[in-house]
Amino acid sequence: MATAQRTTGQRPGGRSAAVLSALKTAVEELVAERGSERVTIPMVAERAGVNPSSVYRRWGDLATMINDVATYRLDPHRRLPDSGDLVADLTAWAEEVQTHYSDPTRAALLRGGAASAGERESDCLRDRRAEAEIILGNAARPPGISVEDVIDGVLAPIVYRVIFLPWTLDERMPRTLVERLVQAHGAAAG
Amino acid sequence: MATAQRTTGQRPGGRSAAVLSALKTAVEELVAERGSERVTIPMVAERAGVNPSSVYRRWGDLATMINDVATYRLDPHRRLPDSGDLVADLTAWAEEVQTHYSDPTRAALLRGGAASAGERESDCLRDRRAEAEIILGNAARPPGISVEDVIDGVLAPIVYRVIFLPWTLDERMPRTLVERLVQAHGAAAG
DNA sequence: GATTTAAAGCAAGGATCTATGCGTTAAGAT
DNA sequence: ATCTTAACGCATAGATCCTTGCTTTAAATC
Repeated sequence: MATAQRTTGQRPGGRSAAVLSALKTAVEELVAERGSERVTIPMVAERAGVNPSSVYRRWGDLATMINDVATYRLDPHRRLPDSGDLVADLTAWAEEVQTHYSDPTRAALLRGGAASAGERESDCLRDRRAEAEIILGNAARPPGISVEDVIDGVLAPIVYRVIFLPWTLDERMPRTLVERLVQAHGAAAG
Repeated sequence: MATAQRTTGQRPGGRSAAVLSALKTAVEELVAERGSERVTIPMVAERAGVNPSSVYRRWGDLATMINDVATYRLDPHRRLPDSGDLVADLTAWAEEVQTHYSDPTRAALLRGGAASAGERESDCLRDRRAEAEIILGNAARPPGISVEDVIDGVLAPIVYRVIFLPWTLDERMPRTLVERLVQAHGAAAG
């Protein structure tokens, strides 16, 4: 019996959980309303009905907080599409991701995450990459498409538009992107 | 002779130009050093040797300032590749863009621009889109590739990596992306 | 060179924001 | 039920930050 992970005295239950939840909601709303650059910790605390000092102690600064909220928003433990058909699975996943970030609140959050990205420890999209990896792994015979290819060909265009051109998002895009990804590789590999 | 655009008394020369230049440099340095979220106007002003009130009057807030600096960094009047070969031109352009944003300073600036994007008036990459449009226009017989295709297939992956995964940038990527773009469309169009 | 006037500098105020010590609450353990 | 203490709330002090009226500098024009 290895010592449990529990460090003898966390306190994630009841009140703390409620505070955390209220803060996350407040961050999302305010970032969506004003943009990540015009939000302050006292603002978030007030909207959440929480004392600012709790925020300062938990996160230290707003960038850390926003990045934290942005990272764990799409439940990392949800079931991923796994029909056996790689194209169908990738398309379903891409549609799910695009739908998620089509919400202005989440788009704003992603922009906030982008602002503090650039270091290995703060990539709020790392879960998306892990998901792409799993879906590719589920494919019976991987057709020479790497995770990087999926990122470049599918995730990147969606994220680019979400951040810079959200009004150009089109629900048929995920399908088109996946088809092109497969086509480009099919043409190359024969 | 229609009345000149000049509104009788701008003052862009000499001192003002020097102040502007110093401020831009200061913004770039500080954003690269600390990230856009941890930079303040007084900081920028001090580094530039300029009075903070000048900054407040000119831009109002930091987000506007960063976005402004981020937008006009790659000279919009430079000569674009125009060899007659679309693939070569797109590749040269993509390499130029990637090289530009490979500089950590400019990457940080782009992240700052991303933070305040999402509205039509604040897309610091609009010049890149215009460039893609010109290059496509130069092609003798456009092979059914639209500007959106270039954005999705070439610019988006580069920008995605610059923002979130700068250490994965690879100098051969621009060429690969352009080749795949053409392949995907070639396969579809026959 | 003299005139006009954008734009920059200066300075002080009021308004946040950040940080911390201390008492209170309630989650987790016995 | 009781105990322990992590996490929260409160209050305050100190450090920015934003704004604005006034003065000074120097670019553009005559």
